Amino acid sequence: MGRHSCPVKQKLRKGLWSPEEDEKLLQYISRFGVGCWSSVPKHAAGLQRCGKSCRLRWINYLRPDLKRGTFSQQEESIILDLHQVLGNRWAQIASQLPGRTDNEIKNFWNSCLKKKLMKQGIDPNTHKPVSNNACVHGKKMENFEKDLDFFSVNNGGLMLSSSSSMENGSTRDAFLSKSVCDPLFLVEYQSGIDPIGYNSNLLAQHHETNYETSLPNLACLDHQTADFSDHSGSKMTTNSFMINEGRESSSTTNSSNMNTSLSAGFQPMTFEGEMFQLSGVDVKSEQGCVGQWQHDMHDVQVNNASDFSICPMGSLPGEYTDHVFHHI
DNA sequence: AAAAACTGCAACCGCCAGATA
DNA sequence: CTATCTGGCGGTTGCAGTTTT
Repeated sequence: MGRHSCPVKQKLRKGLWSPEEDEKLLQYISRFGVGCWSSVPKHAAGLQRCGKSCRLRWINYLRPDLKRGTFSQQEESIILDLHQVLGNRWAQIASQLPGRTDNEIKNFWNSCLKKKLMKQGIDPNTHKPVSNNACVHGKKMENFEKDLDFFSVNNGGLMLSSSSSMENGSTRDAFLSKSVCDPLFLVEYQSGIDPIGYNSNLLAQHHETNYETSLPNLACLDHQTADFSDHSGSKMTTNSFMINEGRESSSTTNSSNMNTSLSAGFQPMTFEGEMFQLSGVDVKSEQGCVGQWQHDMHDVQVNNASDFSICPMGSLPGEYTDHVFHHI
């Protein structure tokens, strides 16, 4: 029995919630707000449910911002992409899909997407063709990091890009395998969580309007180190960065979740299109705007930039300074 | 028409980590 | 430092509705 099981002192109901119970919980929440679930049974008159059950009911059903209904094609592909990187981290996946709960996504995955992939001969755990799985496991973490040439941010989802050292697919395999198996994988995807349980990052916001122009979730690369290479595959050892998570500054909108700046000490460099597929993003240094990513743009040259930020297009220089890339 | 099998989904269980006493 | 509480998470279960036999 887990420590967190519902207490049995009081006779508490289990099973499906009745409309009356929903009403009582809603009344409680409208009066006391969300939080301190353990006190709900005390304060919500006549509601004989444990706090944990109340929390779940609120998050999965009563919350006003839930979308419900069938998943769109777009949502489906987001889930597939994210699952490829994150594995069964449903809460983190849900944080990228506004209005969807982890439970909902988990159910959708287990009842639908998993079968779909298997039908296509793809292993739902590795996202690889079923016959190709054997070599993946057992590759050491150090090797991944060594071999990991760069990340690609594509449609808001983290992807590995192909490069010379990935030609045989081993690094990618290892990466994907690791992401599924290791709960402390080097990429932390989530950038922030709002008080009602999921974040309000840019992907979420732009998703509703124009997915193609959403900013990459660079915040997800926080506290991690990665080696980058140029497009030809030769290693650019001077271009390794520590990418730190930023915090939303009070003067900016939610989009500051995505602010990123790179700090001193690296050579002028080119970000290849396959590395970051960004759009609607300005690249600013202290000198002002030094570049701009547009949809399908392949190269952005950043010259003499000792410090620059990746910001929403049209924002002011220096407005976004939250995320700092440290050259190692 | 009835029983069996299947499916989707809401809810529960047990573990973990962080906060607090 | 330890014990306890609490929120959060992923895995699993069980029920109700639907489809198939």
